[in-house]
Amino acid sequence: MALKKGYAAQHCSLARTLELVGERWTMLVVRDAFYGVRRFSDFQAHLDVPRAVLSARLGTLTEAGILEKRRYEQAPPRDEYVLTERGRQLWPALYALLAWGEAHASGSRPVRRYFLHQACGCRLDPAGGCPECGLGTVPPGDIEVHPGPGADHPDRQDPVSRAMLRPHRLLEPLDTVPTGSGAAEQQRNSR
Amino acid sequence: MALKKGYAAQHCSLARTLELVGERWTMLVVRDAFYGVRRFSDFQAHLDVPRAVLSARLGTLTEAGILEKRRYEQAPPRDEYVLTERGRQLWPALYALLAWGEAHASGSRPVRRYFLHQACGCRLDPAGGCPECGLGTVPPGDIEVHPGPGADHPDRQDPVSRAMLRPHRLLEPLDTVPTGSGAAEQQRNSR
DNA sequence: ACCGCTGGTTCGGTGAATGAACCATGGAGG
DNA sequence: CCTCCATGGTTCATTCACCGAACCAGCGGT
Repeated sequence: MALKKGYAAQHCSLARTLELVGERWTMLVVRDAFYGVRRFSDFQAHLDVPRAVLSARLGTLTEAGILEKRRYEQAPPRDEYVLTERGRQLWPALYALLAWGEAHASGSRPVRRYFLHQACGCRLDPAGGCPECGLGTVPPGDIEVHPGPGADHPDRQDPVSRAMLRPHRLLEPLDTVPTGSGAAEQQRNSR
Repeated sequence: MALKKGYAAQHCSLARTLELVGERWTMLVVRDAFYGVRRFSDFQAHLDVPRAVLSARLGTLTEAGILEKRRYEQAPPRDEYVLTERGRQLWPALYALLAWGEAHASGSRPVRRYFLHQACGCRLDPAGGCPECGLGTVPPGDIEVHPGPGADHPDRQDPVSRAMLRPHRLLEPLDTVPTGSGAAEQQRNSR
């Protein structure tokens, strides 16, 4: 958001937080990072955000220590952005916003995604805890995302959206190119 | 944020939430509402936000059912904005962002405010629960705000900031004009 | 030599945020 | 009656961030 003057004058933690993650698109980038999106083009395809803005947001988040830019391939230089520990600690805030939206801003639409505690398989409560295990906060690495009734939307047919239709663990890399059984590896190599 | 096109295309609860509360200044307005700020001029004095923007934000929040506009005085018509139940349910998200900022974006500054569970007097844990009572989430009405070491800042000497230096309960109206013991009522009448 | 993919940067146009000024209502004081 | 002040706004010119489209660079494949 870079509130040139307004926020800077505020000495509140919230204001400083919003200076980092309160800008347009930033939280959606972080959300996608939790869902396992890692590459520039995947963020771009899924969020449909102008590339310049995406570039700026990834830069800001990396500078703030929320994402880390890693070269995962040398031959053709390929980079990926992954959440740092600091970034992963944004999960409670992210989940709280998401849960509020589910309860108050969904307009009777069917639920799009379930969040399940991987250990016991039950749905997270609105506070992000596991009612079964008595955990107050389930860490994102122990959460599985499953598609709900409203998951498959006729718009959003890009590979990333389709990859998100399959159940997967938070933070684990999203497999963008899965055709049939076990074809992922072949595909990845053949590109 | 009114993401004209980008967010609208997203069918995610987070995107819809951010359309409401993700705009610049909006979360700070909500935070102040939790702290007990209710009047237009008090929001303006404390946040130092352009009046036009504040007007727009209060309008959006009222329309979204997060705040309610109430006439609290007829004679000279005076209005106040108070959180609705829907607005109060934003507390977990707000606290999570605040706690993250305290942990990761405070740059070794002394803590500005403590949040105490009113029933037992102990500080809230990072998840917004009470470690003593075993409560997963303490509702905002049961939370007391106390000034921390970094509370009194030489800037921000407006009446609202000074009022926030005194311990008070969340959601209860902030007493902006308290001079000495029990003088509040006299002051309010003499204006 | 040419094409395509990834990961960007650059650029002109548009819409939102900003700060300052102005306005309307309704006391209070003289 | 006239003026002053407080509250709660609105209007307006300027500035700034976002937008979409185009362009570019490194590398691989054919």
